[in-house]
Amino acid sequence: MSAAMADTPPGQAWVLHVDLDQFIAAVEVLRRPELAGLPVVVGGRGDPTERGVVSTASYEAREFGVGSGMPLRLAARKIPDAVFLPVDGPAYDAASVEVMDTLRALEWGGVPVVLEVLGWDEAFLAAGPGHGELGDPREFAERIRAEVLTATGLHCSVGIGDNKLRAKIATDFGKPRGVWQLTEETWFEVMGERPTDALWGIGRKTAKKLAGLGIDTVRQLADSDARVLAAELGPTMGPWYHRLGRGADPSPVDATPWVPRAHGREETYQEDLDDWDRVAEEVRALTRRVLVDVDREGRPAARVGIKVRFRPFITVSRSLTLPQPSRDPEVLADAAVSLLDRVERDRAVRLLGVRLEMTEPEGGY
DNA sequence: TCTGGGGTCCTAGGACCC
DNA sequence: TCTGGGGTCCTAGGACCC
Repeated sequence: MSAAMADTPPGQAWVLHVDLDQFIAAVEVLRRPELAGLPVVVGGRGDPTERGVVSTASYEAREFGVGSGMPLRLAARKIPDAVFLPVDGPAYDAASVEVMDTLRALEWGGVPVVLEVLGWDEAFLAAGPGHGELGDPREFAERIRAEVLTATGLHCSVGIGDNKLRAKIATDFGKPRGVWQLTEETWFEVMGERPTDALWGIGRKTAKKLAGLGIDTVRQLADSDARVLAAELGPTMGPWYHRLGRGADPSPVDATPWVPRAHGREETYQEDLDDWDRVAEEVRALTRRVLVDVDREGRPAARVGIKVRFRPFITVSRSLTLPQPSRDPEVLADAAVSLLDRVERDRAVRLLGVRLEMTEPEGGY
């Protein structure tokens, strides 16, 4: 048995994926119970006349065709009397900590679970090493749903798989407030005829490229020639897409705390900027804001990048490696501003971004 | 309809070195 | 005069996810 051929993680018979239902909207309803049952749209600064997009819509709002990523102005046209709320990151951070602490405290088979946090509202979970009898994973999944609800007042869905990929995809079938199981035995029955972009990691662009190769469904992807995919889509991505088609994923659930590689700040301006002195000022301000996060990590920045978006969709990025890693606000701001010299200045700026990549931690990632 | 903001990882091509 | 082959680092940009 070679590692390259493994479809499942060694030593983890079951992988569970926990995903909070409409997390951001649910947190808002939790602290404003009077909003229960109403169409709630969270996004931007909560003003649907501004530039901004929907972060999360409640299920009541989704009934009207409003969803994540939609411009707030369009959402307001679809549901003029929806409740629009600003994004409140700290509130979601706090709720997320509660959820993850609840999950981390669970035992399965007599030992603590292994928990891999994926973001605010998602986590993978597996039985810890040395566990005893696990029983029916569906029963454990229902226990998870009950415990999270009791501890936090939030509903979640749980996907069960024989690896992370299948557990993650299973969750979508269980939503909302449900449990779904997807394994090697049922993979093609459930996923075989679905489009390739139903897979986690294949988006619109890759689906289109695959369609150009005559690959439209998950089953066709699984049956395709891995060498052709490697030639067309790259030596790493090609074979990886081929594995996705089979539902294979040997990566284990890993509780190692996340070490950020980089931090960035972006801002879309309500009015486009055409004064380049002002643009330089904004780049300095953004750099100072990113530096707060970098300082918290305790590692200096090794690279500096900027992103400039013009109207409507032209985005350019520029970056440089610093001669010496640095946390000096002046040094970093000067470096970021210097990158503006490499950008054509013949249009008004709609969005600016500054990104600081940190040095590798001791011992690597 | 008109497109946020936080991230990660991969690829291609050029520069440079031996 | 015309020119290998391997390696690393840097930069720009693409794609994807939540």
